[in-house]
Parts: sequence; structure tokens; C-alpha cells
Amino acid sequence: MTSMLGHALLSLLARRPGTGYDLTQRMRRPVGYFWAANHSQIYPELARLEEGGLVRHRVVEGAGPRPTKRYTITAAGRRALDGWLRSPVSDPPTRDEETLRVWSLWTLDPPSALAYLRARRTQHATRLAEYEALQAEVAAERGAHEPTQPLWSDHAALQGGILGRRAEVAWHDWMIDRLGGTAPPTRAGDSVDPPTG
Amino acid sequence: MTSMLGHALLSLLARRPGTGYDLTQRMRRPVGYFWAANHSQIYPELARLEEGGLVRHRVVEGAGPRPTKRYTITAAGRRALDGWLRSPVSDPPTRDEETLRVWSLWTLDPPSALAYLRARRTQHATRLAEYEALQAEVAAERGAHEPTQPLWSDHAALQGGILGRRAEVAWHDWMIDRLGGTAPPTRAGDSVDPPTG
DNA sequence: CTCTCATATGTCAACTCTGACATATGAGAG
DNA sequence: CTCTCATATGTCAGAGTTGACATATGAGAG
Repeated sequence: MTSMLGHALLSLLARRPGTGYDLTQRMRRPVGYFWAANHSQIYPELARLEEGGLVRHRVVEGAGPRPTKRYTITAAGRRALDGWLRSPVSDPPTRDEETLRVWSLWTLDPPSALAYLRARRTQHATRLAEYEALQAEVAAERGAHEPTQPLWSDHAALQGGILGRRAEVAWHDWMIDRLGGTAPPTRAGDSVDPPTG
Repeated sequence: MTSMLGHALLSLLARRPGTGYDLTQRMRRPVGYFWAANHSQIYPELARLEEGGLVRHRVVEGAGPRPTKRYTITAAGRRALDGWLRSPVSDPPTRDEETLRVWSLWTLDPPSALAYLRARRTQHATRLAEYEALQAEVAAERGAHEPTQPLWSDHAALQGGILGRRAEVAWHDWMIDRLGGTAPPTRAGDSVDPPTG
């Protein structure tokens, strides 16, 4: 019944309460790395969750120019989140523009294809470096790394991002190699096996 | 102007012409691995592409119970496809249910989390085995592996799928390991470095 | 003879998401 | 004094997507 965005918001509120504006910021980073949403989706979705009794709000004065609504997850909301995590993962329809382009790449002349792949490779390497920097920050945080603490999930989600980006970089290197090109010089973030775990 | 689905269809028709029904099948496999679509989207989209002069159809009798429309890409369609491949990749909003769940996994008791991760790991390993089998088929095909042939893109797209799935399996093993569990026994498709290139 | 399946093409209501539009104030820069 | 930015909350048109509904025939199984 609850949408994926609804579950993302419940997950956010399970960590700590927040206003719509605050949740919008937290959706941008870090949630946006794996589930993007605008404030124009978030405000109506919060209203829907409240209608279903999964969240509750109290008006807080003085926090900004307008009356601010501070949302909290309810017991029913926690149950909904738990039920979702125990439900089977819906095999999601894949939508990957990058692979679609590669699947069409044979129509380009090889030099253009090579230029395309090199540009993409650089972008993935940059993203990888960003994730590795974040992971270093998370790893440096003291304590609370037990599996029942939010920090554990932060760490695990980032590790997924890192492994995924490394796979993208390796994939592009593989393709560039097969097109007879040379990979760009190694930069920060191109690392292949630093001890990030 | 043209949607992503439109480009997927142009890419499909650049390989060879086909009817709406035929394109629906080809969208299921292999295109569905990276861009899913139903026939209820495909028929209207073909009409839109035709309106824009990017494809053309001729009615073919005898192919089925109804008059069948056989679509072909036009010169304008090929130009549109080329222009798309040369345009910058739109940084797409990420929507990854799997990572969202992991980010919420700290709310589950560790045994449940472990059971969840083991089930997902098995599913990714199965998908990996499927891709590797397809890759073996593609690799066995004679000739035409040059970068300007469709087979080159088939091969490259599959390689992306394989590296991506391997990363997912490795990620889940990493998480299972950190939850203090033991990985399930190695099965076909769990391979870590077969010479698939 | 009937049932089911593959062929073959379409429509439609509901839901999600995007990007723009709209409103309003306090703080700080120039 | 004015401009811009962060705060803070919303609406809305349009596009994309899903899943069901709708129609119709030929081939093969039982």
C-alpha cells in the first residue's frame, strides 16, 4: 500500500524526527544516492503517511518564517517498515540508460565510441572517489557499528556503492581495451583494491 | 524530445525491422535486462515515432490473424539515434530498492537481516549464472565481433551485467560476513574469475 | 469439439515523478 | 536600501509507467 518513497521516509524518520524541509535535505544526501525525490513529492507523501497513521506531526514555532511541522514515526509506522523489510523484494523493472547506450554503441564510429566510453569512465571514477571519501569518514566514526545501529547500514550501503562503481570502472576499462584504446592515466579514486572494508 | 523508450525502439529497429509484437518480444529479452517496457507502452510509442518520421510501417498480410505492421527505421531515425549517443548522459535519478532496504536493515534483528541477505545473495548468484551462460553463447558465435557490429554491443552489455552481478554477490558476501554469518556453499555461477572476456 | 496458447493490436484508469510556479520572511552582503 | 540566499511549505500540468481490460484467429492438445 505504501509507496517506495513512503518507506524511504519511514526509514529516515526511524533514525530521527524531522520537518518536511529537513527530510528533503536528508533525501538529497545521502538517501538520494539510491532513492531520489523532490520536495514536491515529499510533502504530499508525508500527508498520506499521516492519513494512514504511520507518522504524526506537531507544529513547532520559531524554527523558520512559517509554522514548521515536525514529523515523528509512530508505532504503526515502525511496524510498516518492519513488514516491508520482511516482504519479498519486488523484482524491479530495470532501467539503465548506460547499458542501453552501450547496446547501441555499435552504430557509432569507433573513435566516437571510444571518446564516449572514456568520458563515462572518468565520471564513474570520480563518483567512486567520492564514495570512498565518505566511507573513510564513516569508518572513522567511533563505536556504534553494531548491526542494529544506523551507522552499520550507512557503512553497508556505501560499500555497495563502492563495489558497484568499481564494477562500472572495470567494465568501461574492459570496453575501452576491446576498442583498442588506452585507459586514461590513474588518478585518485581509480584504486582497485584499497582496504576499504 | 524522443523518450528513452523511443531510443530503445530505434536501437532495436537499427538492428532489423519488426512488428509491434516482435519488438515487444525483443524488448523482453534481451533489452528488458536493462530497459523494461510493456506492449501497452510500445504500440503508442511506435505511433509517436512514426508521427515524427523516425520510423515507417508497411502492412504485411498473412503474418497473423490481424493485419501486421512491419516497422523500419528511417534515415531521420538513424540520425536521431546517432544524436542521442553523442548527447551527454542525463545524470539519472537513482532508484535502487535494494540499497534502500540495506540502509534500513539496522531496524531488523540480526538473524532476520542475515536471512534476508542470504536470500538476496542467492538470487544475485542465479542471475549471474544466467548472464554467464548467455555470454558463453555470444562468445561462441562466429565472427562479426568488430565494434561496428551489433554482436560487439551484445557482448559488451552482457559483460556489464556480469560485472554488476558479481559486485552484488561480493557486496552481499561482505555484509553477511560482517553480520557474523557464513556464506552459502559455492554453486554454479558463484565464480569469481572465469575467463569470460 | 473444446480448451488453451501464440499471434497481433490496441485502450484506459491509476499512480509516480519531474520541473515549474507560488508564497513569505529573516539574515547577511554590497 | 536592495539583492540574494536559506528557510519552509505547498500546488499543478504533463510525462512516463503499470496492470487490467478488450478483441480476434489459427494451431495443436486432449
